[in-house]
Amino acid sequence: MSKNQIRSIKGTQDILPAESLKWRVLEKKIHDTMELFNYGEIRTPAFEKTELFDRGVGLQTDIVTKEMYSWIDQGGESLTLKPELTAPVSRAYVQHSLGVQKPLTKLYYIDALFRRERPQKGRFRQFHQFGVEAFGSEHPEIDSEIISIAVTLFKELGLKDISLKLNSIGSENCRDKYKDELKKFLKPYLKDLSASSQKRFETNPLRILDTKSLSDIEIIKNAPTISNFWSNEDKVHFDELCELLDTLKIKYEVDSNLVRGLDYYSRTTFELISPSLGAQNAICGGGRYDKLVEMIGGKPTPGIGFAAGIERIMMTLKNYTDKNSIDIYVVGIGPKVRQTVFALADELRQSNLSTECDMLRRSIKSQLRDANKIGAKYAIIIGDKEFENKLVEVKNLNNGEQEKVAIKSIISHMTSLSF
RNA sequence: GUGGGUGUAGCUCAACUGGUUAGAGCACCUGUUUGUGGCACAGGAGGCUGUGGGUUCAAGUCCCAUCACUCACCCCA
Repeated sequence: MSKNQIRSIKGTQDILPAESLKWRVLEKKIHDTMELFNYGEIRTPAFEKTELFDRGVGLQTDIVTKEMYSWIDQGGESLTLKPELTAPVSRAYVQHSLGVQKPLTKLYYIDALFRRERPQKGRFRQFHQFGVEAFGSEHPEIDSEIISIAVTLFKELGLKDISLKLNSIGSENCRDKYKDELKKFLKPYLKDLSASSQKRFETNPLRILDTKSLSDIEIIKNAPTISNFWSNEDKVHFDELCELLDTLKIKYEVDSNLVRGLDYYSRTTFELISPSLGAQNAICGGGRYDKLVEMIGGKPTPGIGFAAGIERIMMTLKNYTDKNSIDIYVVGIGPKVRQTVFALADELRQSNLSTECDMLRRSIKSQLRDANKIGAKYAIIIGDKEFENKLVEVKNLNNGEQEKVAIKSIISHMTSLSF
């Protein structure tokens, strides 16, 4: 490694051809699934006004306080590379008045996001999410559809050992009441809590429920449960959602400690967990955000969605071993036939046959070796002899059989073969 | 931001307690067949041992720093 070599930014990665094939398989599955559920794809800009995230995600969240790539542009405006997509998608929903055209708007995206965190397994500074957002319904039917999409997709992908955790953090005012009660309960234990939980006691007490400290977990066991603070409507909403999931035969585990980190969540929260991912085992997380649209200046509109980490999904998928193969390799021998080789390769491609030929002026042997290596099914060999006689050699590289074909009928001959 | 682990060829890894010219497999290139791939065999190319200091007669090996990668914490997908 030379010392003046320029390397990629920490936490970013190049997706090389061997790997990108796998990405395309996944992306296609996603597009197909979303078509089944009748969601439209949305693509938003890579950067937004910083204010969108301040208001949408929440000023005291980790994302906004320490993870955003922000800068002041030449016009004096603070801009930010998007660290999540619910806020930008909601912004687009409001900006284009999508809610006016339809009572229910169903959107999805596959996109790159940026967060300045220390990379580790399943965590990157530029990473990708597949996400779904539905605006306009507060009813549990849409909650169950959203969850069903995630479950369906992961089933499609053949992922096993994925478990669904479900909770409701209630609507806003009951959550405030719960927060107070939780703090009241925790106060006597405050000095026994882990350092990070002590900090969260002030900033975001709900997150203490999510702690990994074993001693904290002991204390929390006896803490009040949020379900006791639900309003009657919250309870009905949650119960109906559970019934719908039962109808769809979707298995879930109610986890009253499942609290999502971003400010905009209310009521339903859920997470899909894969045990094979190490510490970052959440493959998909989502929930309801009934206040978000008005927080960013739209008319009050309920919404729900999820985001799934593409890289994390990718890690749980088996590697695809299919090496890409091509149909034909045109082998040329000597300088006289170079133009013929190029013209023929071009015609074959126009006939929709994937074709390769030598660019390095290599020997016939090297060219055939290369043809074999890249998995060509046929080789067409043209040398001086063939050039003179207007006959080319067509070699089947699977069985080694070789035949002479008149050059003027080579295209129709090749297109008639089965690949 | 904090802590642990690891840095030797493109990749995966060797090199006994410091000791001559740092090796192997895979991959790559060329030949064995001067116009025919795979298999086999033969050969070749490819390294400032991450970088910079230090200890020593002698450092890939020990010490310090630094950078990178990696795992974990915080938090999240």
